[in-house]
Amino acid sequence: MSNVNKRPKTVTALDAITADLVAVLVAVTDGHPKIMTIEHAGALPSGPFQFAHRSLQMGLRAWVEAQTGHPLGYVEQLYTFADRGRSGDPDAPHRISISYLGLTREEEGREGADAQWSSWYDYFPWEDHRDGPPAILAKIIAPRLKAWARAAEEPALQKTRWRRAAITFGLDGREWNEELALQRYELLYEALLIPESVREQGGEAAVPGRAMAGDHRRILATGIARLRAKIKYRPVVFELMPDEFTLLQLQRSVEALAGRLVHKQNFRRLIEQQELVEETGAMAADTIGRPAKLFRFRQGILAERAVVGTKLPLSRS
Amino acid sequence: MSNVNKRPKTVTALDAITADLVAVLVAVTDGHPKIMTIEHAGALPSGPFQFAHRSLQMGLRAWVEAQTGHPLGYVEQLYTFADRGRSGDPDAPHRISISYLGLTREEEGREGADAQWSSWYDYFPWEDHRDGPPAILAKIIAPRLKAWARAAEEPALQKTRWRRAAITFGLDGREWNEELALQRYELLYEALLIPESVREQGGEAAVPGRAMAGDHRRILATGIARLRAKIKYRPVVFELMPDEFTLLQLQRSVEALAGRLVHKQNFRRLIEQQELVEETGAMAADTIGRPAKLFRFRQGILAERAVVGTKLPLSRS
DNA sequence: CCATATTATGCTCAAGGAGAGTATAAATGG
DNA sequence: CCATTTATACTCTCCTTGAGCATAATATGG
Repeated sequence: MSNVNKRPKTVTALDAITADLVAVLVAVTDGHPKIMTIEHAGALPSGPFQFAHRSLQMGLRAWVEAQTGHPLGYVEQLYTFADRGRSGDPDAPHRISISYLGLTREEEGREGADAQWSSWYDYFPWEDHRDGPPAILAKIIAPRLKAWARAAEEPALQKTRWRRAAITFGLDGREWNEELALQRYELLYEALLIPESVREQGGEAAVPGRAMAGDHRRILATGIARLRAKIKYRPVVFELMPDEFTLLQLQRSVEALAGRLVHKQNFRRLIEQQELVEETGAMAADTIGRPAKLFRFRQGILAERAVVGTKLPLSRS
Repeated sequence: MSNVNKRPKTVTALDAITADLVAVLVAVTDGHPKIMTIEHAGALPSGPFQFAHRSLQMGLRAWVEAQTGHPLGYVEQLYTFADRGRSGDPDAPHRISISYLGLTREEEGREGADAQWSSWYDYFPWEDHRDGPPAILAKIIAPRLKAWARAAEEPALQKTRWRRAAITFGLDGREWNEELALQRYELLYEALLIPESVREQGGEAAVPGRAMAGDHRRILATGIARLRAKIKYRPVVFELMPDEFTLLQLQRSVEALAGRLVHKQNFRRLIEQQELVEETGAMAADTIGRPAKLFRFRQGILAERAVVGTKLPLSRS
C-alpha cells in the first residue's frame, strides 16, 4: 500500500490520456422534453476538455454558452466514463469522458448548423408513459426480454433475468418507476436489444428508439434518470420555465420530464404550500377555458431551497 | 457548433493529462465510522489510473483489493475533480481525479505499513451530533462564521452569508441536516476557516479538525454526504456489517454514519417491516442486559431492493 | 341564450407513514 | 431482591399523500 500514493512525476507518451466533456443539455418546450444534439441528432454535444477555467463546472458553462449561445441555468456533473473499448480501437489514446447535465430554455434561431433540439423520447420511446404504458412495451420489449431470460442456461439465471426485467420495466403487474431509465437502458444493452450493443457484440433484432454515437445514449439515460430523481426534491424545473408561467404549464413540464401524469390539484397544493412561486398579478391570455393566473418563481426562496429541499408530487402508484 | 464534436486525432505533449483514482473507503467498527487513510492519516488512498479493466468500477475494485486485501462490497463513483490549481504548480501536467466511495469491513492486520483506519470525525468534528450538537459548533464555528458574515462589505451580502451559515450548520434554531456535510466544508473553506484554504489563499485562524493533503478532505466530505443520503433509501449499511448482527448493532452503524441518533423502536419497526433481515436463530452472547436475537441480511431481497428502495428512519427534527 | 367543453381552483376524506411515548420482558451484578 | 441495561411489543397522534367532489370562469357552437 505504501506505493499507492506515489504520484507519477513525469508524463510519458504511454500514459497519454485525453479528456472530453459531454453535455446533456435539457430544455422543455410546451410539453416536450428536448436535448441538444449534433451530427444530425446522432450525438450529444462534446468537445475536448480545456483547463482554462477554475473548475469543470465553470468550464462547461463557458463552453456551452460559447458554442450554443444558451445561458446555462443549472449544471450538475453526471458521471465519468472511461471504459476500455469505448472507441473500439485498443491502441487509441485512452479517453475519459466527463459528462454533465445542464438545464436551459430552448430559444429560437440559436442553434448552429449542426446543432438542434431533439425530443428525448425519440431515443427512449419506452420512457414516455404520459398516455399510459406505450404499446411498444407489451408488444416488443416484454416478449424480447422474456426470450432473453429464457435463453439463459440455468433455470435460476432465467428467473433472475426475468425478475430484473419485470422490476425495471414494470412488467407482471409491477409498478412503473420512471427513475430507472438508466437501468432499463443497461438491461436492453445487456440483452443485445439495442443497436449500440449489437454493434459491439453482434446480435439480432433491436428495439425501437434512435441510437447515438459511442455511448452517448447511455449518458443521456444517465441524465434522464438523474433529472427525474432530482425534480422530486429540488426546484430545478424552474430553470426550464419562462419567466412567467401558469401552474398547468409548470405541471406539464414536470410531466414531460417524468414521463407520467400528475394529479392536478395535489400538484398545485404542493407547489403553493412550499411558496416556490408568487403571482405576477397578470392572467394568461390566448387560452381555452378559464384563464389562469400567471406565476413567477420566487427568487428569494432559491438560496434556501437550493440547499434544503423541495417536493414535487410524483406518485409511485 | 460544428467543430464541437471533432475529436482530437493525436495526443500531443501539450494535451498531456494524467488521471488518478481517489478512494473513500468506509468501514464501521463498533460505532465508529472509519476511513482508510495513508501518509499517517493525512491523505486518502490514491493512485494512477489504469486502463487495464473493463470499467472504472472494476478497476477500482481490483485496485483496492490488491492494495488492501479488503474485498469491496459496494462501490459508487463520487465526483471527478479537475480544478485548475489543485497542485499549486501551474506548469504541472493537468490531473483529473476520479473519486469513488467504497464500503467494506475493517479487518485486523490487513493494513499495510502506510495504511490505517481513521475515524472520519477526526476530520470533521462538527459532524458528530450523536451526543447532541458538539461544543465546537457554538463555541468556535458559529462565532467565526458570524465574523465572516460581518466582514462582508454590503449589508445584503452580510445577510446572505449568515443565512447560508445558519442553514448549513443548523444555527439560529434551525434544524441540523446531516446530509449537508459537503456544503458545510465548502462554506468553511470559503470563509478561510480551515487549513486547506488558508494554505492556498492565506488567512487567519482555523477551525478544529484534521486537514488532509490536496483536496482530499473535500472528497471525503463528498463521500460522507453521499453516504448519509444513500443509507436512507438504499440498504447499503449491510455492506458494513458482519454476517450476523443484532438490531442494535445495525442501528449503531446507521447512527455512526449519520452522526445522529435514531428512535430505537421505530428503527426496528422499519427494518422488520421491510423484510431486510431474517433471524439466524441464535442469540447474541457476552452482552449486558437482555440478550438480543441475531439477524442476518436477507440475500434474496438484495436484487430487488438494490433497484427499488429501502427506507431507514432518520428524522429531520 | 343555452348547452357543452375546457381549464382553474377550493375543499374534503380516508389510508398510511412517521415521530414519540408507555409498558413489559429478560438478562447481569450487587 | 433490586437496580441497571437491553430487547421487544403496542399505542397514539399528527402529517402527508393519493384521490375524488364541487364549483368557477372562460370560449364555442347551435
